[in-house]
Amino acid sequence: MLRVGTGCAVKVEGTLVPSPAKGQEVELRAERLEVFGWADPETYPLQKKRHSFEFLRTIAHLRPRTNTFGAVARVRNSLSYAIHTFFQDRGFLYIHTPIITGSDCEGAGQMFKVTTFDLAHVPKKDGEVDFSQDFFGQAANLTVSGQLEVEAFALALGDVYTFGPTFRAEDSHTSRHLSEFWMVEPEMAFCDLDGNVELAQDLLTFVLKWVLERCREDLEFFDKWIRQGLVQTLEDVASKGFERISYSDAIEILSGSSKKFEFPVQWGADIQSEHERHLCEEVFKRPVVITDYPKEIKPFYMKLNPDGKTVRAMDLLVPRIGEIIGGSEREDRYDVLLERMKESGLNPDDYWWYLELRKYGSAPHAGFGLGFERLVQFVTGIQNIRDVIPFPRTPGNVAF
RNA sequence: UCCCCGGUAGCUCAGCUGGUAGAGCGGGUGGCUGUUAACCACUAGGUCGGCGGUUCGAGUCCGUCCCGGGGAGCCA
Repeated sequence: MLRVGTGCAVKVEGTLVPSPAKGQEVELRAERLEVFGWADPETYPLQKKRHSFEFLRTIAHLRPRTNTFGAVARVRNSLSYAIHTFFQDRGFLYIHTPIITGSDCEGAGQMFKVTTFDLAHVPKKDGEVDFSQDFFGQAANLTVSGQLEVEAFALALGDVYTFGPTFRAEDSHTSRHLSEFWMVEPEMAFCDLDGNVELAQDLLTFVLKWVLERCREDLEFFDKWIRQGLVQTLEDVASKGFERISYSDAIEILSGSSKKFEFPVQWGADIQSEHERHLCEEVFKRPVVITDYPKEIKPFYMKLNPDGKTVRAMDLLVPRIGEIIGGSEREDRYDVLLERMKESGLNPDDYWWYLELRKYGSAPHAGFGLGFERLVQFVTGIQNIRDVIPFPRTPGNVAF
């Protein structure tokens, strides 16, 4: 009758008394026990032992009951609170940018289509899909970034940020990519690249100190079971600051390195994952900010430097994860932006409103995007990004 | 999409050069116990990812597909 096992929901009343047992200070001397919900031990999948993360992903509705996922949820919550606190304390306005967007080529990867068409009978005109008959009267997608929209508010209100879900339909299978993830995107008017880099460092430092103080127990749990030395690493990053170098300097350092790379290092080519890790984990042994990349490997909206070859871009790399922040000072000159769009093969008509932000009362401004799940990964030491979001969406996986 | 590794009991895995499967944990039963992811005994669980092929015979070899993991690209 009283086979209360793992997974049961119970109500216990009794007296809290000092415990003679090891590893606990108090225990409850039960006087009354009520079972709200039984859990058949023969079929209940969670056991009082360690399960693999792969297995737990197949029972995503039950995994928050494990101590690891409970700790992740608490740290994730705390980081979210810390981010809002950081911006609110500095007078940034939280802007809710749209989830559904009409621009279909923001240059940040493949997009998910949004439609109410009966997929078995899609209206066509001259062989092409006729989106004028669709719900919005034009093609629509899930957003890949709130940046373009949040720029409009920065140029009206000063310092703003958005923090919401974003979507990428890339067929990527790695431990640091999701099809649906959350992104923090501040945007500041009258700010240049230096101010942008400074904000990124301040933000990261602030949230690390915040969780080190408020989630101490959970972080120590991760340090013990997930990644040894985690707390020390976080404390170092929060106190010792970051390294900042230009893309050109990075190429020079990498060229002079004795290490053999799979991909060649040369000015103009993108810095590969292996190069990023080398700089972060071996050369500097701390987070690195790389700035001023060649314009060819960066999006059209980044401000062109006077040299005409590089743009005012910044990437913030952290050990183990790689790129956690990507941002730039934006191109605020109408003519230059128009030219860069054409160079990139984009149709300026699709961005008419974005161009108008430069046509009327343009101002220098800058911002960046912080991948929230990558931050949670970095803070918790959890290996796979699928384990730091409640219900991960990846190619071939939308169960739950 | 490309490269590498894997898919054997509910979970975590073992199974040498081909001869129709094992352990620990979990479950059940009994015992023991101020227990802590306890201990002892007994016991029930498997179309060895799917399909096709080679062979007298395949978990083991070959082909193919599906799924998972690691890495790359893309990025956050």
